[in-house]
Amino acid sequence: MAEEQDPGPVPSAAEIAAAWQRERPGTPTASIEVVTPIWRLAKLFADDRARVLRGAGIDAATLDLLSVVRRSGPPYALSTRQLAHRTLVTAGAISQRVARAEREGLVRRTPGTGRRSVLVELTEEGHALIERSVDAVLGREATLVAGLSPQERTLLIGLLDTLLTDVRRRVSAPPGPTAPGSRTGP
Amino acid sequence: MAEEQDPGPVPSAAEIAAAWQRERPGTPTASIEVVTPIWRLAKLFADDRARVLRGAGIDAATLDLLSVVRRSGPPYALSTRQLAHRTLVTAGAISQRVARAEREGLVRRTPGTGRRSVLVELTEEGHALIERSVDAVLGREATLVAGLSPQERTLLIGLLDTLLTDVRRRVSAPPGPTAPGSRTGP
DNA sequence: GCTGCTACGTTTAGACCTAAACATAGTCGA
DNA sequence: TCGACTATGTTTAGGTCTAAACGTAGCAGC
Repeated sequence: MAEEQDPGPVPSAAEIAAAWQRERPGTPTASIEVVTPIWRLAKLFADDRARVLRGAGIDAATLDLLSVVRRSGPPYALSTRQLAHRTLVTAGAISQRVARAEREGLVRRTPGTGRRSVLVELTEEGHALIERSVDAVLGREATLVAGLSPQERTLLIGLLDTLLTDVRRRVSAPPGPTAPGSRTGP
Repeated sequence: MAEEQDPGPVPSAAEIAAAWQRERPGTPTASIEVVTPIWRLAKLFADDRARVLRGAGIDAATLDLLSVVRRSGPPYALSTRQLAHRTLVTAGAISQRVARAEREGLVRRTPGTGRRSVLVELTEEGHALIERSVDAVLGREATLVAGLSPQERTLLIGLLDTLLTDVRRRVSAPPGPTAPGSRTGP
């Protein structure tokens, strides 16, 4: 072996807050222990999902697209606008996602009835692919969160819901999509 | 006005799970109500932070970089390897982030003492910028999570920590960085 | 019938990231 | 000392996203 290898564990949220207090007493670190674990969990879930999907021949963006259409029920068709709204990305991103999925034969664009809107609808192949993928992804995620007891689970869901409602209300700016990537926080 | 405007609220995690059960009875939806709010909160926090930082003339990636170095304490210098480890991104991303920050005069690359490693250290200007930005970002985030009572806050932090530890243990694959973007889930 | 107005979808430019290929430099054993 | 190996950091290719500019298409008032 060469030399200094293991950089040790990634500092916990509590350690990050403590470091700021040590370096800059008075820094408002109250939010760190809430926000940081949420980011890290989101990243762990996203990374793990990407790994699971890689084997299934589909990526997370396409899974999102097909999922939303599939669970909207028959006739398995939504407008671009609805897709953008429900997947929390911009209309431009949807346009590109649909183009990719269309190129792979997973969806079909049809003119919306009487409107100028465009309906995105599942092809036979797209329907089959999402049917195959959903159970794999959700089953895997179920095992990831299986460590929580039923009580803990219920409690956590309630608290997350409270926080989500609250943050949504306080974020004045349009809830549209903005920042990419994952962050580790200050 | 033209026509159909408001596409309604984004479906809640509970509604998404219910939709799957309606469309595909037996789908393992147990994880949705835990994972989805975590992703949405992460996205809300990231978007809001991006907006706050836009006014401060710095982006989230650079804030991450400067923050990690700043809170490591004197002499405010870390190796590329440590930076990659602590910010949860690849070494290539760090290389690019450092290059950008260096171009803006916020950091300086110096050869590590006796090692072949490269130390990234804050310049006067970088130090001043992070000093100005941290309070703004953390202060803003403190108000976002201020809706939780002290009891709720403590409870939530504990549950998130439990879940994080648990998920980390179950994710067998290397915890390295992989998936970009934010997802809304199946 | 025109003329603005608004909503919607697509296209383009630019930003950032991952993965993988490279380039280097210490380390260790024969 | 030589050579394989390992750790580090940088570069490059490719991908996805946002933001903003465009292009249309219905609608409303005159």
